[in-house]
Amino acid sequence: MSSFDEMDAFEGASLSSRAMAARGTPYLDDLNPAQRDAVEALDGPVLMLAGAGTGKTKALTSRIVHLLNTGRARPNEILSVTFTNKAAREMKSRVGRLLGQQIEGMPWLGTFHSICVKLLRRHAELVGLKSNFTILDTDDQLRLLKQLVRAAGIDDKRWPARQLAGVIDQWKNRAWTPDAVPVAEAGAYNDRGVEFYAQYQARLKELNAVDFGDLLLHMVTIFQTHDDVLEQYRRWFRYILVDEYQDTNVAQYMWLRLLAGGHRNICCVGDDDQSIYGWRGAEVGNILRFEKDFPGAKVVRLEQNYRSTPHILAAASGVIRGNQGRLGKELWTDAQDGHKVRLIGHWDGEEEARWIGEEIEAMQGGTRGMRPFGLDEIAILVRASHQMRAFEDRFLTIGLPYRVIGGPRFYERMEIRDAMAYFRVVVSPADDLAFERIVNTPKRGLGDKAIQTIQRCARDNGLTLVEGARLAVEDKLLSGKGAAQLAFLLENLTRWGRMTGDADVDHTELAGMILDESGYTEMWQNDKTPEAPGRLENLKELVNHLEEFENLQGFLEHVSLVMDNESDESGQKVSIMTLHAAKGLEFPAVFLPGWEDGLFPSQRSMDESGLKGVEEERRLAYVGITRAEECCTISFVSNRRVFGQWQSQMPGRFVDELPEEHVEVLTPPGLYGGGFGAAGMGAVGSDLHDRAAEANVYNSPGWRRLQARRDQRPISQPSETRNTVIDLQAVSAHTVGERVFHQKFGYGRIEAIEGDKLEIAFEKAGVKKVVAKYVMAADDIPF
DNA sequence: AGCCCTAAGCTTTTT
DNA sequence: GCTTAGGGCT
Repeated sequence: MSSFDEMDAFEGASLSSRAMAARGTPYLDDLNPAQRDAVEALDGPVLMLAGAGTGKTKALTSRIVHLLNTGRARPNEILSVTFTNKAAREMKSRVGRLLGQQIEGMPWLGTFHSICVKLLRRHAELVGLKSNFTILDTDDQLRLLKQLVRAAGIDDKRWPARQLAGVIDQWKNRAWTPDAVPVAEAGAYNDRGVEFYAQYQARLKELNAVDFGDLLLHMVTIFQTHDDVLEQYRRWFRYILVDEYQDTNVAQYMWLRLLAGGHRNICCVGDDDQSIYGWRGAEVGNILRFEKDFPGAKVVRLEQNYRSTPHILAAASGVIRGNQGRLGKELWTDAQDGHKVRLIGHWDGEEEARWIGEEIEAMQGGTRGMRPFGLDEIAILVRASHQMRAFEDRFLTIGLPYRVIGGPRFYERMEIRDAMAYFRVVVSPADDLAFERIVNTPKRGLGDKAIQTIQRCARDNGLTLVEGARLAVEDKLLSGKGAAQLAFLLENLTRWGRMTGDADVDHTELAGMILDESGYTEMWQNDKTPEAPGRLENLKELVNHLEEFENLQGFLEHVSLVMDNESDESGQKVSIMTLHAAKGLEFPAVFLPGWEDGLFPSQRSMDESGLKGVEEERRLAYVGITRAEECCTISFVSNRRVFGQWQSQMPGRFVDELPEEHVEVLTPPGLYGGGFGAAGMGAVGSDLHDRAAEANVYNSPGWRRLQARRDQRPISQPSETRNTVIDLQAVSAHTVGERVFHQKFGYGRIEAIEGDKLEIAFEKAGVKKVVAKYVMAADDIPF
């Protein structure tokens, strides 16, 4: 199947290198000396240290074009790896633009994982798999592990499968197969980690499945044990380029080193100061030791920044200077002037959100000597996603348009995974995990007992679950409604399976048919929860996506790796996202809220990884500041609710590390004239760099008394908005059926009340869940 | 088999 | 404080 189509890429070069060489090199004139240096050093190992905003992608894509242009390689002989599909897409389109033509043949420009899938499908048998193996996502992985753990009679309450999954992941990140896990790790998961790891791998092989980590691990194993295969690819991939090298884990690093081992034509681009994925196995060490691994490597530093103003760069540099063991880079810019980084403290998270909301509204018209900013030029970058809610709540009330970037991905949604499971079982009836997922979805009267019977039946006879289920039906091991429905499902599965091979049946139609005839669509149509319409919408979208693929198999192969959540909603909106999600992006104005000890830097990071953890957090701070082009506003609060408990917060250490001369301390207008806030603000305004003084304020008896009082009832700062809302709420407790008004969604009728959340059918905006205090009875509207 | 209640947990996230 | 998963109950 398609694994062989893919290999065509090896054969036909779609672009004649001679034709390319005939053209000039205008793309080189566009580069600064450092970039040009990096682009022109085509042979041998090159490490490109590219600071934030220094034109890294430009250099990388120019390098590809230069390789083609000088005739050193054909498009299909260049291996370029990225971490995300988005980055891969971006590179592809930029290479195309530089060449001035669409290139069909850059088959090896992609993510580590997508490239490994291609390779592994070709060589699957070398690790005991068939080339049509399925790729499990983390959910499948977890369910599988849970089964193993329970089968071993282990209390999965005390030893959560989740923890085991984490351990195995880390081992795979380090390219350790079960027999290669070092003795020092033997204590993992109650001394039985290695044992379960081995079992898990065996089970995956039985299922003809791999998890994400396996894609890399298996390829490393194959390269290590089959010289002929490795040699073949060393010849094919004449030049290797790696983006975001600081994010590679050990397995990826070994994979690269094996492939580059012959010709050593490898160019790694990265920034040690932007390594923020250590917690999921990335090794900054990989970039720090590049010169040792590739002696004679040329190291090029891109330090001229085209993004930010001098103050912003200086602030970022000031913070990152606190890290040990950097490769050392100092960003500079030709840009003049600009605003200092702004720093402001607030009473609590809500106050912070309110201030930022007001500031954004003011910024649209131009404020504090700055130019007007459009909403889509503004981003709020948070450390942890739970910080987002305060902003969403606030922006919803004041009607400020925003978009949240990140969040649950399309293919992680329940309905999408269910639908995919149906497709999986139809395409490969041996997919036990998928069958398990859908056998009783929608409800077919098959409970735990029935499923156990099927499993026993399958295991005892060495059958797959589908076959086992069929046997169980034939042998009348199941009774009543469940048995009849199961028989019907099995019949359907067989029928649909036949249709996948039928050229007359369009696969898009087939997909729709599967969802309809299985009763899955109906299940959501009958569902009265407010999410149901959205889920049906998603299912429709899924089926639409199918059109882009040849058949169901093709779709399933790609979807787990490639389908992402690009929301195409456009328009003027403020972006809200995590700092991690912001890497690689830039915005004219950036807000960085929540710079408090324990939140940012995160307590857990410091507890688990000590100094290393703090350093990674510091890099995150660096990433955050360097996202800003013109205006960067950092804030922290005195009080924050952490897991429901009110806690007094100290400004995080990175606040102190901001170089004073590049910072302007703002005081929110009209607040803190006195009262509780004044203590906190005093510390901020006057003694920013004197932690002792701050500590005194926060530890004073008065402060602690205040804390004690606040624990009973959080004190709200008086504010006009809030008073209005509270008053209205006092006079109108809501009732179902009541006609109400919401500032953003307009008029609607209350459908249901759940605690302080109301489900409202709005006349224009549809059914939404809204917090009660943002809604007023239509009759009470004061105008 | 389905509903309700309690308990635990709880960054960051790609593939 | 909020969500979610699993156990226990009907």
